[in-house]
Amino acid sequence: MAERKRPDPGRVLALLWGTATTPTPARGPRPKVTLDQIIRAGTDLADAEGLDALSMRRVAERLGVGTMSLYTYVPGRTELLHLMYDRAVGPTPPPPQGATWRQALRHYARLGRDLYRDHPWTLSVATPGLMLMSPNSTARADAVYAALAPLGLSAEQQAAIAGSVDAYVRGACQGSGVSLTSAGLDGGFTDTDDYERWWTEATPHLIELVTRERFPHLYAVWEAGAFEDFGDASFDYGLDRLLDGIERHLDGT
Amino acid sequence: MAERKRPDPGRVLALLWGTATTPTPARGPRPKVTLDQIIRAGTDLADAEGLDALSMRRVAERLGVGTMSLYTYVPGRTELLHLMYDRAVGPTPPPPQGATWRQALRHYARLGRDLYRDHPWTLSVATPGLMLMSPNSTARADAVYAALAPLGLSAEQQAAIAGSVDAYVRGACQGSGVSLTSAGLDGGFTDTDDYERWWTEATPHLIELVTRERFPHLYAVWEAGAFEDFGDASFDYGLDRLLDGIERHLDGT
DNA sequence: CCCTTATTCGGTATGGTGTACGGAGTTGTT
DNA sequence: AACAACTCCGTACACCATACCGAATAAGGG
Repeated sequence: MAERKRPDPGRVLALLWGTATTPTPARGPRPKVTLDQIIRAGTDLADAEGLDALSMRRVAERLGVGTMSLYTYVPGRTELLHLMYDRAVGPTPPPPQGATWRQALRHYARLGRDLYRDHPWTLSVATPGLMLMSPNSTARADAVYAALAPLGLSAEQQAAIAGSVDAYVRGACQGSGVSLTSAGLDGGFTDTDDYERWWTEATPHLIELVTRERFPHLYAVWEAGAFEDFGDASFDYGLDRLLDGIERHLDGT
Repeated sequence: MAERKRPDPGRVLALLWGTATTPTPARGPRPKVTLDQIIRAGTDLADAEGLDALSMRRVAERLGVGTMSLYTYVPGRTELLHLMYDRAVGPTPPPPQGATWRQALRHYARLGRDLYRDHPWTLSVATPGLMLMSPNSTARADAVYAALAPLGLSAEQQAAIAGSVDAYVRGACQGSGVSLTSAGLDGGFTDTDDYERWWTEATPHLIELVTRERFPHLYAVWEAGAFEDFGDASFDYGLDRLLDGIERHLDGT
């Protein structure tokens, strides 16, 4: 976080939307890397070690390039994150032919969960506005609203429904064990090993603090091991209840 | 992100759970600040400028103390964040007398939203495990399960219900405009002004990219201004649908 | 063939970060 | 008065993003 850098929306948008496809063979020396390689290297790093580990130095090092050379291809770290995000979202496979709106929403919810599971750092990168900046994200949003269009709802209602499902998916992936460590949550851990070690050391202390006497209801659920994994079953449970509620509400109106 | 620091779970847990209440009048010079002041200063800073702005230097500066003095009271930045989080959660007011499980869950959901709205940085601090570390958070979780206890559900079902609602609340607050900037989302913006300026500059470009022809369904919803604010109404909509779905599911079983 | 010009590469410097270390100074106890 | 415990904090180190600018490179035009 150095000085201020006047950001240039046009530049990153051109990169994202491919308007910058340099057909010109250029004139200078041969580029040692491609934008694609940089994005991929960054993604690999973030996948493996989390967002904190993604520094320009390390990306450059991984590519065998000087740090500053990256700035030839990418305006800065932030913009690299945006590009990585768009690539991580990728193209959106359509729902099965003839799917109901509910099946379609479920389909897209699972795509979202796949994204957050495979690339936990996306949870920390995806600001509200990024949806409109990233072409792949925009396309996915359009697909969601396409699935809702036949219902003939108001724009507000469509936004409320899509927003609710999206909110659930994000929250479920972030709060759950989808990624204990590298979810970009600033727990302060850099390493999965660190995390494990911390907990094995902390557990004896916690056992004395979180007692059955003080927190009887929580303790009962904990004891039963119900916190072990917020897995697929839990994800589906909440999603289906939310969709149930939406369906019921639409029928009743 | 310096070298590795071997974390000491006992230390921060003692701070969090108040086991460290130094009854000893101590022997050295008078402390210039208290742990409480540090936590409060950090919270003020994070509230005003986001997590990125919360550096040990700036906290110390705000208190008129040398940077390293903070380490007398707090093991490190991470632990300070944990303490700030616990304080931000605070005590949990009980739901109204005689509230149904549904009313109680709604009550706790709104408490969560209040937390994330008033202190957006908590969204980035709250790791799954932190719930058990923070006494206030633990107490709140216990209250939630207390509300579910009369239903006689299995531990797994209770966890699925509580987890779903929590997931929705978190996702809704993070994805929404609850905090455009300082939600700790690493959008790369440090300032609300930056954010505004960026969008005013980016909008003309976006208008050319996100067209009605390419994204007809999304465009229709956007055009109607349905993205302007994911406000209270939207939050309540999704929450109520989720609770509807849970209620229906419990009745049907 | 050389020179111009566009372009990439990357070293250096600046100002930021967390925090390890150790010395200076202050206080209650002996 | 001496000691021990304690707080304060200056200095130092490793790391970070990135502004700036010169060096190296290659194509195009003469």
